Amino acid sequence: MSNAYNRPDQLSPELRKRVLDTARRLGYPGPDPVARSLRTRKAGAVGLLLTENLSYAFRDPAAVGFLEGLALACEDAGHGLLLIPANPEHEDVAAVHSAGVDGFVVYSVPDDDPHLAAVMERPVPTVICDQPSISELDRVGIDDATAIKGLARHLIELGHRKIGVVCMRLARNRNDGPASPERQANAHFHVQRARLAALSEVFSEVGVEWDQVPVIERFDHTQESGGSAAAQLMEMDPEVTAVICTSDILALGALAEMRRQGRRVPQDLTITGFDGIVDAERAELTTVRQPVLEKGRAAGRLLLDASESTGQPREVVLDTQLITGSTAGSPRSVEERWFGP
Amino acid sequence: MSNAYNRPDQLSPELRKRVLDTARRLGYPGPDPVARSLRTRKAGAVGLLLTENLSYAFRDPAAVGFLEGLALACEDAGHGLLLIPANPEHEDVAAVHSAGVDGFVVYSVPDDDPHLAAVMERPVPTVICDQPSISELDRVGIDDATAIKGLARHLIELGHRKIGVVCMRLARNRNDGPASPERQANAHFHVQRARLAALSEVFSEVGVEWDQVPVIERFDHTQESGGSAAAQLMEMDPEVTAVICTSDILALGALAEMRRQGRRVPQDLTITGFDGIVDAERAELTTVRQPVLEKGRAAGRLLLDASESTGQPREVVLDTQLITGSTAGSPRSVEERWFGP
DNA sequence: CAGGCCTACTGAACCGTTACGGTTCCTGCA
DNA sequence: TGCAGGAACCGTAACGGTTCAGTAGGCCTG
Repeated sequence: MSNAYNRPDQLSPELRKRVLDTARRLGYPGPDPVARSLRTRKAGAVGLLLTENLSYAFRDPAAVGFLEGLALACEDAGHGLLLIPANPEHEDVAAVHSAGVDGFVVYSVPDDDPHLAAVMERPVPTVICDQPSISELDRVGIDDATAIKGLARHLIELGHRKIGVVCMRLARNRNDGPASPERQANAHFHVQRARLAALSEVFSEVGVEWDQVPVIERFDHTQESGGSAAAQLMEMDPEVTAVICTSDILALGALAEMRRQGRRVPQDLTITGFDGIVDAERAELTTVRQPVLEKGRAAGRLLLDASESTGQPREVVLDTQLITGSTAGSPRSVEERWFGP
Repeated sequence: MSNAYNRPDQLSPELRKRVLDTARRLGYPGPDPVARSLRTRKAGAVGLLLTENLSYAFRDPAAVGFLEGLALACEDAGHGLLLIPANPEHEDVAAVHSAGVDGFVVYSVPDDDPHLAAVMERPVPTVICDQPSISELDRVGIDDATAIKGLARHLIELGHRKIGVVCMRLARNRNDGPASPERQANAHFHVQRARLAALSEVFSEVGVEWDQVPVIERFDHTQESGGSAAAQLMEMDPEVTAVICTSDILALGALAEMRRQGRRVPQDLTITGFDGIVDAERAELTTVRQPVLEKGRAAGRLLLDASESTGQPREVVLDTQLITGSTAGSPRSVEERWFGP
C-alpha cells in the first residue's frame, strides 16, 4: 500500500496507478506522518528548549541570531525546528515529554531547570548551547572567561578601578537588586557565573577587592531592566566610573538611562556590553562580539551529524572579538566629575 | 503501564510507585511521544509554512513579529511551534508530508506554491495568513487595498503625480526589473497584487495613467534590493517625485541609496514604505503600520480555537494605520529640482 | 520437460501507546 | 451470610505505516 507512495520501483507502474487512484477515490489523505515516525523512529525535527516564554526567542536579537543559524542547519538536513513551550514559571514538563523530535538543542537554561532534566531523560541526542555546562553532553559555546577578560583588561588600561556590574538573572528565583558574592558563586546560569568570576579574577589582579564591587542583577532581560539597574548601581555607589553589563540589551538600556540622567558617555561614565548585536553596533557600544548565528548553526550541525559515533561528548568553542566602540573612555578624576574639567 | 505516568488516579500510589521503580530499573525512558500522538491523534504542535528559506523567518522583522505573536498563541495553548523547511527552489514537499502537527499556519506563500497544495491535502485545519487568498480556508490579514489607498491619497494631497513603485516578488520565477501590467495583474502573491491594483485605482482617479507608472520588482526581500530597485527606477524615469515601496525593508534600502546618490529626502524625493517595523520608525519613514504581532496571534488563536464548529471559513481583518513620517513631502517643480530653489 | 530462479505482489508482525471493557477483590449494608 | 457496588487492576484491540518473509507465476536453462 504505502509502497505505492514511497517505493515506486518496487511495483509495476500500472498497479501503482491503480492503488493511487483508488486511494484518492476513497479519500485517503496520504501516509500519516505520525505513524511513519513511530515505525521508522524518526521524526524529522529538532526540538529547541529555551527557558523563556516562547515569544522571547523572537524578541532578543541574540536569540534570533542563534535561531537563524539553527534554522539554517536544520534546513540543510531537511529537518523541521520545533519550538518547545517551556514556561519558566510553571514547572510543566509535559511539553518536553510530548515533543516528537529526533534530538534537542538546549539554549540558555539554568542548570537546575526541570525542563532540562526532562530532556536528559529522553533517549535522544542533545546539544547544549552556552548555558548549562553538563559534562556528558555535546556543547557549543564561547570561552566566556577569556572573552570578558579581554574587555576587563581594556577597561583597566583605560584606568578604571571603580567599577560596577549589571548582570542577567543568576538563578530561577527573581532577585532584582544587588547580588551577593555567594549568589554570584552559586549562580545556576553558567555563563553569568563564568563572566563574573573572570571579572573578579582580573580586577583582583590590579588590587580591586571584588566584595566591594557592586553587582546588580535583573531577572528580566530588557532595556528597561538595564536602565533601572544602572540607576540603582549609580545610586548605591556614585563613584563608579565604568558599568560593565553582561549583555548588550542591558548595556543599551543603561546607556539610555545614564544619558537621560545627564551623564555623558564616555566622558563621565564608561558603559560596556556583551554579544555584539546590531543595535549595539549602531550605538557604537564597546562590547564583545560573539558569533550568534554560527553558534546556532554549529549546534544544529553537531546534533544532526551522524558521525557522533565517538562516545566522547564533543565541544565546539567559537571565537569572540573585542569591539572598541565609543562608550568606553578614561575615567575622569572625582574632582573633574563633580566640578567639570 | 502508562497509566502510572498519566493517570495517577486510576491506581493506588504503591502500585504506581512499584511500576515506576521497575520501569526505571529496566531503563524505560518514559512514554514515547510519537506513539502517543498516533494513538491520541494529537501532536501538540502547530506547523508553520512559509515560502522562504527557514532562516528568512528570523531576518525579516515583520516575519519575526508575526512569529512572536504566533508563538504567544501556541504557548497559551501549550502547543509547540514547528517550523517547516520549505525551500522555494526545490519543490520538495516531503517536509509538509512528514510534519507531525495538529494544524498549519501558512504565511506569505504564492497561491500556486506546491507546498501549499500539499498542506491542503493534509486532513488538518489550516489558517492562511496574508498571502494566498484561498476561499475555503480560515484567513487572517489586513485590508491591503484600503491601507495603501490611504497612503496614496496622502501622496496625492502632497501633490505627487509622477510616481514609481518598488515591489516585492510577484511570482515564483525571478524577475528583477520592471513588472509589466500583465505580470502585475497575474501576480501570484495576493498581497502585492492587491496593493498594486489599489494604487492603480487611486492614481487613475486623478488622471495618472497606470501603464506609464514604472513598477520595479525585486525577488529578494532585502535592503540591497530596495536600493538597487530605486536606482533602476530613477534611471528609467528621472522625473519621478515619489517612490512607493511595498515594504519597509525595500523603502529603507531605497532611502539609503537615494541619499547616497545625493538626493535629499523628502525635499528632492518622497519615499514611503509598508509594514511599520521598528527600523522604519527610527528612520521616520512615512509608511503604513500593520499589527504584525497581533496577526500572528490571531492566526494561532484561529487555528487552536476548538469552536471552529461553523463550517464557514472564518476571516479576521486587522486594522492598519497611516504613519506620516518625514520621508514624504511636496514635490518640487522640475526647475527647482534641477536648479535649486 | 523439469527444476531453479527472479520478479511482482500479498500478508502478517511490529512500533509503543491509549482506551475500553472485563475481572478481581474489598467494603458496606441488610 | 449473602449480595450489591465500587475501586483497583489487567488484558487486549486498535492507531497507520513499514518491513520482511513468503507465495505465485513466469521465464530461463540444462
